[in-house]
Amino acid sequence: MSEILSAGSIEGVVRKDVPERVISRLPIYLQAVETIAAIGQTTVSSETLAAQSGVSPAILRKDLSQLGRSGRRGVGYSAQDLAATLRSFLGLDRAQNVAIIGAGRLGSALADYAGFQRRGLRLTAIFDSDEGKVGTTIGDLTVSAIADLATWADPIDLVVMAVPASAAPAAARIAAEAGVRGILNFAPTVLDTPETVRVQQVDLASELQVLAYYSALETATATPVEEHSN
Amino acid sequence: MSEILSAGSIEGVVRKDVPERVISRLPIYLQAVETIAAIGQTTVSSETLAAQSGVSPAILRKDLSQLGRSGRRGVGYSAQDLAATLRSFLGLDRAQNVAIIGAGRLGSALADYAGFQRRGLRLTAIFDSDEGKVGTTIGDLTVSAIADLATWADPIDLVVMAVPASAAPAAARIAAEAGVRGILNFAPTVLDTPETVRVQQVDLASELQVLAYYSALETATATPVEEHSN
DNA sequence: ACGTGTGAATGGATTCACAGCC
DNA sequence: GGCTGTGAATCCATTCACACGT
Repeated sequence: MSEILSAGSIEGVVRKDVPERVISRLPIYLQAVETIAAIGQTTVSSETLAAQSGVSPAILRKDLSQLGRSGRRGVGYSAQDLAATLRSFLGLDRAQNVAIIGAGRLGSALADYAGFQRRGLRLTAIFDSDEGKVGTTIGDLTVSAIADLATWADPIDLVVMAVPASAAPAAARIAAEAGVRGILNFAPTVLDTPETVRVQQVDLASELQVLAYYSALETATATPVEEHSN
Repeated sequence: MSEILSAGSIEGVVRKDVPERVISRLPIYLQAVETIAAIGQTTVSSETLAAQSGVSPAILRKDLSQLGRSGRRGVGYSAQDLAATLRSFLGLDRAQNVAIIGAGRLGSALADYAGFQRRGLRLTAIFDSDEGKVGTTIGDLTVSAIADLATWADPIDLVVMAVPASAAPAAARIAAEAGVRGILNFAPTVLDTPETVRVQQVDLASELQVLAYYSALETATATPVEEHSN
């Protein structure tokens, strides 16, 4: 039934309708296969790669089969080819321009942190609304006024939002108007943006609270009765 | 299969077997209902709360019904009661002790960032393996040697791991041995820990790469042939 | 013989729609 | 009349198991 539903073809890679769940695992596979390639391994089996990625071999094969066939039966996947396919599929072969909004402690930390460049992303600007911070430098970037984002010369694809919750909606609106395509939001606020802008939420407290639940759960169950676990 | 999945009762709140998906949404509801309560609203409907949380009303009702009934038909949910129920269910009524491992830029930023205290979490320690950093202060905490974690007096429930990928596995092992129950891992590495330690992964690059996919997808479908903008 | 690719089967999660209570 | 709580239906995701290429 599912023929090709939506198809933009871009540099030879056909993008079918792939569920978000699958997409969100691809960067992990990419990370894993890159480390494997770095060790000098030329091929890798679904079993090994799945273990490195923390998923089951079956789901890894099913996921990868959706990007067009990339493995060889009886052999495995070519590490080089698979990495290239994943990068291409994720749209990383021409580096995405990333800007950070918020030059506070978190923003500056994120600017350093993570091999942006090594992972197909190019950090091109940092913005802040605080006049005092504009003009200071972080790494090799100069902080710009957030108002300048609207008329920024080099088009910005993605934004990392590292501002307080109160400032986030306004910043998001400016970003959306500037044609930004995605926002990674560290502020604990649901941003409502136009359809064209995708928002990915990262909330430190929420994630810790999930862990807190399991922590408290274990404490509670550990005490009462012995549990015949396997 | 396993029938007694888990049933620890803790301060009156019965913890049934609730799927992880549901658990991961509860902190968002909590955040939303707290802001609503802060404005002085005393009750809230599933429709409003769902909109604030970015989910459908149906799923919100189903989620909340799993914590025992807490809403009134024809009226909605009491903001105060619901917040209390959620906090209790998540194990936040006695604050969880949180430690940060890694006193680099990210670690120090995270130490400031987020109203830990206000959200049921108590940041009690920061560790680093760098001798040079031990003894320095961040906020009102003094950085300790990571070796001290093993014999730390005040038991630590959760750890935020803000170290380079190469240092993460060793740090995780120390944390696990110290009886830590959960790790929020900012390093792009799959940590394999004993059953007792839950790991939640936060990978900046992966999340951006997911956004990159949709960014490139839009670009491809929106401008089929022409590619040079600006 | 090995390991991918994939239909079929299973298992969950979300949505629907309405009964039941305020 | 309004809004929750919840079975039933639908939709989606994962696992199984094996045919097929190398």
